[in-house]
Amino acid sequence: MTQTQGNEGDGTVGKALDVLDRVAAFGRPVRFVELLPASPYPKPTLYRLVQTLTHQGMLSHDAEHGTYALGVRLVRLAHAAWKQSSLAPLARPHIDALSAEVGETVHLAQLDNAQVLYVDKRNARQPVEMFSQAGKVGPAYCTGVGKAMLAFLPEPTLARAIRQQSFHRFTAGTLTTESDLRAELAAIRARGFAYDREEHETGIICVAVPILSQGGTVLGAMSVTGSTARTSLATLESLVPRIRAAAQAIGAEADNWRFPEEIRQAGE
Amino acid sequence: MTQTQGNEGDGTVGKALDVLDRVAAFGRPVRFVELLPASPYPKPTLYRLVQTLTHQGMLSHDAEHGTYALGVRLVRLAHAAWKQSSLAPLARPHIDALSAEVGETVHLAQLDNAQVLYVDKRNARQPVEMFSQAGKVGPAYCTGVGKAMLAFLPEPTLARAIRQQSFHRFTAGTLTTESDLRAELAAIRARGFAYDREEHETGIICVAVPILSQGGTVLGAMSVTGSTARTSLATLESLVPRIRAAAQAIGAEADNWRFPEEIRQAGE
DNA sequence: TTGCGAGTCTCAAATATTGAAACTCGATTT
DNA sequence: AAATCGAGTTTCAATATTTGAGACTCGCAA
Repeated sequence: MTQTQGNEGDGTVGKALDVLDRVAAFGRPVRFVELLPASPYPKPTLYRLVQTLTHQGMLSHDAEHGTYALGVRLVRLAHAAWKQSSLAPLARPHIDALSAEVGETVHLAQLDNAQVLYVDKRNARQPVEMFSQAGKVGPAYCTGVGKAMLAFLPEPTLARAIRQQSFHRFTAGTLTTESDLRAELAAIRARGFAYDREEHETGIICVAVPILSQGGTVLGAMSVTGSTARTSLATLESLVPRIRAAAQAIGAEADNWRFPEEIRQAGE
Repeated sequence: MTQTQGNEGDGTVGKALDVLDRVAAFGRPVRFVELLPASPYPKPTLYRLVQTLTHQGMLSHDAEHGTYALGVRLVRLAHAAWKQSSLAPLARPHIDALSAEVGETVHLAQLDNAQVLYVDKRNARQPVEMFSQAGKVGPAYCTGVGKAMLAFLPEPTLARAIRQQSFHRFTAGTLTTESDLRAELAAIRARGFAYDREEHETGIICVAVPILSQGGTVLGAMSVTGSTARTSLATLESLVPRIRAAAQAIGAEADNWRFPEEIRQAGE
């Protein structure tokens, strides 16, 4: 309910991407007329945007039902995005190892627009469901990974991020004010890792550590999650050194990673 | 090497998406100057496109290295795309069951721009690697799923699709001419399923069936793959009835699926 | 200091986008 | 059968945006 407003600026491209988001928000194939009232654009404008996007393969048009859905080109692009832009491919071996060792669910997340974006997940017991999990977004203020990342943001960025939180109360433990959150973030900063004490979902707890670059920039966060039925915060906390080691390894690798090309400067 | 040419028409949006593709093609964070010679746009134009895309979260800019990479917004969008536009979520239970039963790798693919786009994959033995596999594209004329889909395309669409094939010879068995391919497609149509006799990769064989809607439209294809070392075409062929059953179930579901909304017409 | 390359900005000309209104066309409704 | 309606599509002049040659600003190197 926080994503129904228009998008600011950026000409046609911005509008086109905005349309893409709106189609995505429906979560199902959508008719032109349904899209129309949901968007701030006049009929012909929306019509042409949709046409262009369809022509470009970003939307697909089902002529039989007259509906539009997100196109396969997105899936292709996202495959590339996941491989190159996210920490996931780099972090994967570490996450595998970690989840195998601790036998609990491990999440890898990044910050996207003040929200938590899960980019990878490893479930020690059953086979992974990657695509269906990666790409999911969640609130930053009431998840372990979210708070771990927020805590290490520089102040101006943090302020902006906090302004974008909606502070919905999910459980009794959810932090719902900026000052509560800021106090919690200070504690996390001091402690070096974050807890989730059933703040987002009752019965679900986790510990999360930030993944920082050499320079201290927040790259992402990693968490180990459990249910109160099977484990406790104290148990999870005992895993923190192990998680932190993985996070540090990932952070270090991320620093080197960027330029496999820089080596060939002298050569070719 | 077939994707370096410019994109036709569609104004700014087309160009912006084209830039996105080019960044994706690099497969790594890329500098502005590297992008410039790789694109047909003059410097300021490319500059603004990149700026816009960055501002929109489709690209991310690493200020430290001055590089651009595909942004996380793509991953988010793709999650939605995968869930809504592809057969994958709908087909998943069937694929799970199938792969568990036959104990071989199962692929689910759709046609994207005359290419095969793998949207899901199930590997019976080891844990799946979804995101890293889904989103991958491959040639249509020399894969089981590709041929299975081509065979059931209406003629005008097929003609267009064939024109877009590059007919590169991967192995001794690869079909490299339109007439060879058309003969094979006729056989597939008669038989109801396709073989891959090591046409794409030596040692890899598969059987594939199309997934058709009630109306006979090609929705996708499904294959069971094995290696010549461990299995034979005859063995795989014995699985065809089972695979076909799954494909038909998926096709039937896909027909119902589109309008969960149509029911509420009378109500609200 | 000078030179160079990457990245950024400027501005008039060229072009694309805009949206009110009008038009198809098929499916109801009268 | 005629009239109505709504979805989808097209038109066109006014308007806003995009364009790209060139010029500028850095920072770094000779």
